[in-house]
Amino acid sequence: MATIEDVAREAGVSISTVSYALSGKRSIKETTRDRVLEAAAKLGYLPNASARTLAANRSQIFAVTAPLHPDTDHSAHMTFAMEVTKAARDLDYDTLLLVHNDALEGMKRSAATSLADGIVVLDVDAHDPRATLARQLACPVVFIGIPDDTAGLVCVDLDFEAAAAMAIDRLMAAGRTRIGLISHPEETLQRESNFPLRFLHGFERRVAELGIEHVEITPPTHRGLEAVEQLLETMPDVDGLVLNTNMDVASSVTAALALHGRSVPTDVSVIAAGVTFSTLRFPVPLDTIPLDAHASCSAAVEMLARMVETGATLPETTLITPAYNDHGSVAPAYGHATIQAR
Amino acid sequence: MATIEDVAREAGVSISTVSYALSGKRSIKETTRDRVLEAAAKLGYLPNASARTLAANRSQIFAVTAPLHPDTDHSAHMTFAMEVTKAARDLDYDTLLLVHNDALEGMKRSAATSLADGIVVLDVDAHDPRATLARQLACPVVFIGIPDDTAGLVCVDLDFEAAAAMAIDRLMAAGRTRIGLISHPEETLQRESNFPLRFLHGFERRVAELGIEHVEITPPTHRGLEAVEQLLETMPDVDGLVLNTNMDVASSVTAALALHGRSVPTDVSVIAAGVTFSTLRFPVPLDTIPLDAHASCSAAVEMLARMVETGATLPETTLITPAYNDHGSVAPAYGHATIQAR
DNA sequence: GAAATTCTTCGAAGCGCTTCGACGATGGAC
DNA sequence: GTCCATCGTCGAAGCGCTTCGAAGAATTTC
Repeated sequence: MATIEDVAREAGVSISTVSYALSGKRSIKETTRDRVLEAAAKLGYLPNASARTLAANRSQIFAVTAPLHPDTDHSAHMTFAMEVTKAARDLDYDTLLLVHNDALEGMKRSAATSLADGIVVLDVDAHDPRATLARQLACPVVFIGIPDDTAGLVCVDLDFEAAAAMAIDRLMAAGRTRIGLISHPEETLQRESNFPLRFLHGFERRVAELGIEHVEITPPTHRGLEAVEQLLETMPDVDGLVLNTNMDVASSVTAALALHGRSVPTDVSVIAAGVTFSTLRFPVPLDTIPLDAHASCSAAVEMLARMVETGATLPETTLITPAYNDHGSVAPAYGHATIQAR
Repeated sequence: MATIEDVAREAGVSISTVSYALSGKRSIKETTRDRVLEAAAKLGYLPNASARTLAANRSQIFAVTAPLHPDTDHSAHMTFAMEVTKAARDLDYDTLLLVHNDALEGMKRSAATSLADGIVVLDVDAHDPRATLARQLACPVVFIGIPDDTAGLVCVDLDFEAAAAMAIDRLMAAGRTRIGLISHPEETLQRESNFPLRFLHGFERRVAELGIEHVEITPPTHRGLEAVEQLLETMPDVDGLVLNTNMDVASSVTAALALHGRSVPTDVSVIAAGVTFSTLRFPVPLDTIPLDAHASCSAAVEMLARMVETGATLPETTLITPAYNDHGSVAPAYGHATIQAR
């Protein structure tokens, strides 16, 4: 491992000149800089991480706490962890993985030892103990997800309320006026993250604003068939359906509707909103308003970097504007002229 | 952040005494040590990571390269990453996550900057470029998985050949003498990791040793039904079946057999071997010889720590002895007295 | 009781880097 | 030609820790 001293000797300059030439923090004559760069390249020099950290008081490392509950969706989880890591690399940070049973300890440790410059919190619960800890830590923390009490925290998440409204507006635009919502089971609603509730509120507010006929189903289980049957019982003439469910439910909804003589998108138009999975491999792909890991993670990491580098104090909550992916599961109602030009 | 100097002052001793009292690398009078420990606890002292790293030339960090191919099983992947992290924490190491497009660069960087003390390589391909790189790096590297050329590397994996033999022996012990193997599709066999091939070899060797009637199916697709049909065509009277497949195939095999009038375990006894998934939620749970992430990762991390700490040179390949999980999918053949006492 | 050991503790030298202050050189202003 | 700014570079002081060598105290040995 070449050191900065080797580079200085090779280039015939002092150590500090090498440092400034490489960091650009002071102006160095161009010919000198070139000589330094050349020497560094020749020796394959990379600055020692700990020495740099010690001197600059910055580790270029973010810690990521990714708890793994028994019912965690590993796939979604991995996606978020990876997206955080990628986004961090883009800003020249590495990511340290903190596992569940070590989450609190890990956060304290990485902050107290200056191991990490900042912390990203994934899979946030309504009453997340990591929120309490974050308030005490001197180290910047960003939450991907929103706990009940956001006081003093910095949180990023999809704007679930806007996503719900967007789903309704799309169905409306297609002339769908009797709209159903299949949400998460009651138990999921209570426990954990509050995003299903935020989605629900958004849905209710929008239907109220527009005065739309609607019905909400919070099925007893994670099974699509039962949810659909419950829906059709309550509202037999439903013609628009919003899904804020897991993948199992969403993937079976089309078949369940078919069993009862309804086809997608003609009889019932369907949108899956606030979901992490892709519907492209479904028998009938569904339009989605995705919970986009990339968007959330990039935003969160960028904010964290800003906090670390500028000491900025950021707003408590940042909501990400939802996007719409059209896969053909929404069609104009019979006799309805679509608003959009084709 | 309290420093070691604060602790020294608080305890009324010198800095080096604090260091030795905390590390135990030299004997310190008990009363003095107690005073130091007390002072450290009172101040909530934790040694600064980079200072410690710089001085001791050891970061207590392992890098983990976890590539994410389009066809990667996220779930299995996350499990391995998490298990590595847990095992590392048990030995007082943290883990840095290196993502795919940054794998080679990341390995170089974490080695060259002394960011990491060692590297764990996950999801190893037959011709993995990371193997080539590992040979050039001064930094210890352990592979979880086995590339074609293991020269100069340290690799850990399940003993797939032994797993295949174990499956056959179990079926034999139950009086099953006409044994089928459903393996991975041909294309998977060629590409990627060589474990399906190792499994195949183990299978072939064992059936040859025992002179058993057998048939091997490498289905054209990842579909259970077709594989079973191909199997029954070749060997209509099959009474023992070994699966070295993905979860989709394994979960549908029982139903496919039923379609052709065979029941599990009576007509055909089935074992899923070298698999990462659980069969407990299958309609009929299957006996498994698991590819145990925990076992592989602990072994790998322990070896890596040993290499880092003692500079030991370890054997190229470490094979993990397979274990057997009985879930009732193997039953004695009609008229066959089981060997084991019950 | 002096010499030889052993036990405890301390001081200081780094580890490799960043960064501040300073110094000589260069050039423009007058 | 002198005075000031500016530019380009250097030296040195840390950052907080580990660890080596050594010094003094305590204990043992004969």
